[in-house]
Amino acid sequence: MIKKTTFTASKGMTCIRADADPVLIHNNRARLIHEEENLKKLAGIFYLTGNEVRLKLLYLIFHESKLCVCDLSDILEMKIPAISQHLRKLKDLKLVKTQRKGQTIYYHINEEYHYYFDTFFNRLLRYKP
Amino acid sequence: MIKKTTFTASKGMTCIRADADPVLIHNNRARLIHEEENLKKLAGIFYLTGNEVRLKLLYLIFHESKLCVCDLSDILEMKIPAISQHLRKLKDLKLVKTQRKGQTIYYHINEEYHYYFDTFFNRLLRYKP
DNA sequence: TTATTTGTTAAGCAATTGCTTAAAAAGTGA
DNA sequence: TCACTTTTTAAGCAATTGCTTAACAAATAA
Repeated sequence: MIKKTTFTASKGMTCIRADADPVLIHNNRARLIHEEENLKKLAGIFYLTGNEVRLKLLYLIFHESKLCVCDLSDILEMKIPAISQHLRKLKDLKLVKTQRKGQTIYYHINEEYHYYFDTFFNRLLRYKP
Repeated sequence: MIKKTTFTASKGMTCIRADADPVLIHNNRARLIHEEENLKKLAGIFYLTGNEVRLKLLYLIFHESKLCVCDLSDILEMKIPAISQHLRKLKDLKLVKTQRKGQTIYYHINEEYHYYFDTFFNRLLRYKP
């Protein structure tokens, strides 16, 4: 039985049910701690791809190999700064990389993340249960 | 060449570069329109999993088959209402389902989405490039 | 130089998020 | 009935988001 007094450090524990399984609680806490960094990283990727505009940007860049800000702005019919700010977030997390050619800056998928986007766009996008 | 006057409907087109490929723009717009619904759905899932607390909730529920709000609150050391409100969002998008047993409400993964979470937690979570 | 084009950055903002506390709902059991 | 437990919901809020416009930076070319 888990009582309030058992874990005083956590303020939120108000449940005092008799059938709570302390081993289950403990094991799952350990599981979370063990995967903490991996979960953080995955959540970070999902956070970025959880925005429809950014997911479309990645989808387009993934399929065209490389696209410039202007192209993306034209395709999505959104203003350049809006696109640029989304791309910066993707670049901050290293999901994409850039290559300048004259005035034009081309964005492409960071090869390290190709596996993720292949999973997203080829394995999940059209999946029907 | 794409000029401002070519697509007056979109205010954001300020690029007038000579080497723009109108076919590329057109094809990718078509591609987006074709996958619009799938992309929206995927972005919706990613939006929810892009929050660290919600991703952990799903991770825990996925591995334990079913957990009640109290368990999750204990494991994550967060207050019940915070957990409950996250779970509601997951339930709104049907990523999870509930089953009441007395006072206790157990959450489990919606079988329709098992493929997604298997992909997330078994294929992507520990992936290193 | 000067003008032009592409892209980034900054500032401002309405809208949204995720927590908090308190109240309410729903079930259990004396 | 009443008290108690679990969960949901509501209201309030500080913080964050994603757009806008304007300014700035960098490369190109006259």
